[in-house]
Amino acid sequence: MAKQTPRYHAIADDLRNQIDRGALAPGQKLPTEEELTTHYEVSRNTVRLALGRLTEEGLLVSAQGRGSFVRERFEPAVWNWSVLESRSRHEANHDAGDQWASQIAGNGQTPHQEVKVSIRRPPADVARQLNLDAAAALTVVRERVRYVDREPYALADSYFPEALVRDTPLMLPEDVSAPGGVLASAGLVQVRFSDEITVRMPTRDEIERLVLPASTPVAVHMRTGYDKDGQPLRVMITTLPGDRHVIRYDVSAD
Amino acid sequence: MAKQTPRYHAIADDLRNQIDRGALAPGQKLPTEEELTTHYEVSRNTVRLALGRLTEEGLLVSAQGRGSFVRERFEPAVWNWSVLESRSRHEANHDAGDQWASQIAGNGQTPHQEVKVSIRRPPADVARQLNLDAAAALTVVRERVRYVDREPYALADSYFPEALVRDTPLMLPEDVSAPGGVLASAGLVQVRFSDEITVRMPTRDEIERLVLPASTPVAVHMRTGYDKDGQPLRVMITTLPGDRHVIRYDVSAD
DNA sequence: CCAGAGAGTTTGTTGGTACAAGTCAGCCAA
DNA sequence: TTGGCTGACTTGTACCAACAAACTCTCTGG
Repeated sequence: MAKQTPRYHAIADDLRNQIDRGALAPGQKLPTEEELTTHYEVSRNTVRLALGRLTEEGLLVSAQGRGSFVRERFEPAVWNWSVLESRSRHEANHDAGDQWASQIAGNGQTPHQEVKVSIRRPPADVARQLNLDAAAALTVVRERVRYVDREPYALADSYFPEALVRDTPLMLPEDVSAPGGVLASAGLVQVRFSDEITVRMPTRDEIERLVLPASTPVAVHMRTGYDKDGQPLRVMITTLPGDRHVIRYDVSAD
Repeated sequence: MAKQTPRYHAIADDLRNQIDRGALAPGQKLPTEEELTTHYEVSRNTVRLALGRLTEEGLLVSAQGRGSFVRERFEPAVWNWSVLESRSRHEANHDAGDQWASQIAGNGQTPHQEVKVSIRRPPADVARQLNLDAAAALTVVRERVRYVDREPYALADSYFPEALVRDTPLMLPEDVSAPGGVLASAGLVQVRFSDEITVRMPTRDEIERLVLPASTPVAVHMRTGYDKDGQPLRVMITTLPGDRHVIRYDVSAD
């Protein structure tokens, strides 16, 4: 009656306990697979299954030729999403312009982003949010990769209806930094947001662009902005690696 | 110069393409490992590595004795977190009481939750939010497992400072359903929330309680409620499986 | 007609081996 | 001293074999 749990589950549990207890500290090197085989008296195959399980749980990282290590977690950045861009103008109007960049800079870190602008048909979910015909309508897309201190931090893709932003600074490929945000530079005023946050595993593409460790989930934050008439102005889709982000909202009865 | 990519990567890529193209539809059974072995002319081990990779990405599920299947994604439930409990009283004052239960019921589904109430020392992060001394202070803890149509849906644990809710209905282990929410039943009024959302892989315990498929990340939603004097009243930690939830916020300039 | 045994199928677990491919320290030669 | 190289070490990939466990289906016996 004692044999239901596979050996590699038991080994994974044992190692997980050591990690939780702190007997194996973050950053510390684990015994080699060879040593674990003799310690637990199982085959290397079984050891690798146990290690794989812990890697899936995000507790380990391994490097060919060097060993396996207890994963180090870094302090996640907290970003308050309940602040309207139009409001933040007051604090951030001096130089940086971009709300994100100025908040990072104010934190003593160096922000940096690569921007790519293109015009193309929007994906189906974006088209729906913007009340556009996915098959016919065009959107101006600003794709950004955001870095903090040279480390990739998030992907932020914005979609604007092409008709709204034609011939505005928005279409310049530069890192637009107008006071009050890119939308204000196009003469558009957002008065309301609708945010939807989903959680999923990253695609292979996202893993590479964000240099994600194994089994790091991402939050996908989709913000749709509306003007005072309720017309959608833009959709911004931000992909946030789970190991380096906290999404914050403040809600109050006014 | 052609041999960098391991075989099992190539096999995984091929199968992933078939899934993306729709050649392998959701719910459809894959060829057996034996068949894949002969098709790709590799060992069963290598096939299993490829399948494991896709399982990690959340594209497959496998069942012993039956086969491997393209994972079916179910329609996630959208929950609007920007609504204050005190406000929602107007819509939900008739019978159900609990804001969550009434919203589910209004959606034509049957809500159900198991409640467990206990008194104990809070975890460190909760103590910090409540301005309590983690070593000394006590909290009343309401742990709930929420079900929709018999399917586990979320974990929701609430922590109240023991001094605030002593001798109130809150401490009853029943599924408290007072109009305006449990806090109102204790004479407490929340006027402000602070929410923090993090994303991570589930623990083994959460996997079992929520019956999570492999490689399903969770969103952890921590809501701290304050009264009009800025004193923290409670912390609610909700664990939301990524495959069945969309977190929504509406933000507007008042 | 139905329950249950049993055979067959399929994935899960565990053992083994061999070589490839990174990493690193130390040695040797210029 | 420095540069490069070798060799030891460690994880990654790939193969093979065998049995366990869970499921499906058929067929048989009551």
